[in-house]
Amino acid sequence: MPAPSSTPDLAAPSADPPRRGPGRPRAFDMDVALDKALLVFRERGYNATSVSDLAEAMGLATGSLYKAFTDKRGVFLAAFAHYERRRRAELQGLMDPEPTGFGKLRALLHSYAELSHDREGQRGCLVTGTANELATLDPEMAAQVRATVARTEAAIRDLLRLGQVDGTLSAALDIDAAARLLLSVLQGFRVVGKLGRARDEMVAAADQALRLLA
Amino acid sequence: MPAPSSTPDLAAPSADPPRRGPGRPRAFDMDVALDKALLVFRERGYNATSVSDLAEAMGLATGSLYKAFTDKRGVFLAAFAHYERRRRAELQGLMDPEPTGFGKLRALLHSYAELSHDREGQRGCLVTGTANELATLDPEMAAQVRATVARTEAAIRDLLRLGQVDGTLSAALDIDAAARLLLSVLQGFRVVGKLGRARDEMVAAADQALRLLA
DNA sequence: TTGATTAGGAAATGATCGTTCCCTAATTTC
DNA sequence: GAAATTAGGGAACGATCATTTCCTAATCAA
Repeated sequence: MPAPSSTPDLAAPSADPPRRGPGRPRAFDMDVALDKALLVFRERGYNATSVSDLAEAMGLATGSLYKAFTDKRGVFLAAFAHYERRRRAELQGLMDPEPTGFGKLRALLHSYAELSHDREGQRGCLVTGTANELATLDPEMAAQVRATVARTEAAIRDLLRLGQVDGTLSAALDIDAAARLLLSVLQGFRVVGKLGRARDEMVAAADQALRLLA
Repeated sequence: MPAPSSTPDLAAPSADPPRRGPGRPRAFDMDVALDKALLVFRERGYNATSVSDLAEAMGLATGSLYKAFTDKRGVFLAAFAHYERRRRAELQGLMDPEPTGFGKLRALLHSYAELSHDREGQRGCLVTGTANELATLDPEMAAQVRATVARTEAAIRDLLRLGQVDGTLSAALDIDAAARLLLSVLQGFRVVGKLGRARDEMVAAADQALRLLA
């Protein structure tokens, strides 16, 4: 059981300029290290990942790891923030070029379908996995997941509204209910993808959803 | 419907008559014990559940637990089979009285919505949770989950076909894709329910899905 | 009644876990 | 330069984990 330590402030690796204070400079690239940690956490989940697993994957000694992240939990929280940042940017990049609500929704569903098949699908989603594994065990991590999921749900609502205004999505949709339903579809894709589906299967499911909503 | 599933050997507690062999008879009720184990595994997942957690919840000493189940893994596999048996019977009871494909589908979606809110939702689903936690780590457990999910998916296909025949579901549905989509919705409900949604929210999402499919 | 057999349970075991210690290395500040 | 400060890393520590051992209790077959 994880001790309820407060969130470390280490979650701004790539944002601000590389101002350097006193002391020996960090020898590893934080973004690269978090990418490695991310993979381990996605594949094994939080509890099945040992600090040795992390240290090995990140190329750090355990001592250095604790110096940089205070905790196993600290590594996880940093990796989670890193994952959400990356994923949000990726989705934004896919949806922004689409002018219509339907187009944005298609980009969203297809992106999840693409992440939910074969090897990448089996690697899983850190948000989905954490919701399942830690929602009832770690209130602070649960709050993180809830916030992330709430943002996604709100984005889907915006997108549905846009689609109704531009006429590319059915006017009969109950926005709130449909957004929650679509959120469930996305999370469900990630769960089903964990079991190893083919690309065609997932894309066809996404396309079926799109046909129902147009 | 696939009639006799090939359940593992440890999983026949309540099926056959209580034939008693030699030796001291078991002092605890297997079904009750597995119900308790189930709750712990659903709330904590496999890895975060210790054998002490199980022993305490089931009212057994660790030695007795190992005598009866050989392993922590053995307890889990038995609990998993127990869960699937219970859940399948429950769903059958809800769907059988419904004459139409739409009615059966409504019963299915509503049942998942009812399991995915508030406290019960936070307890989570053993199938969903295991898919997330163990699909990439334990091939045998992964096979169990895959088999369970495949049965559910096949049942959904049957139900969609029935609905198309009796005219209560849209004839435009691609059965395979729609079944996979609905499977994802069910799994997604369980994930979203882990984060603690209200009953109304989940039922409204289910009803929105039903409206799209009619 | 006796022997075989199985269940119940407390205590011990060895491994692994997360974490800390402590020393060395590299940098900024003065 | 020296002092202060931070990073890197290997070894050690206590706790907890899954599992085994060993003894007692209860049943069946004879």
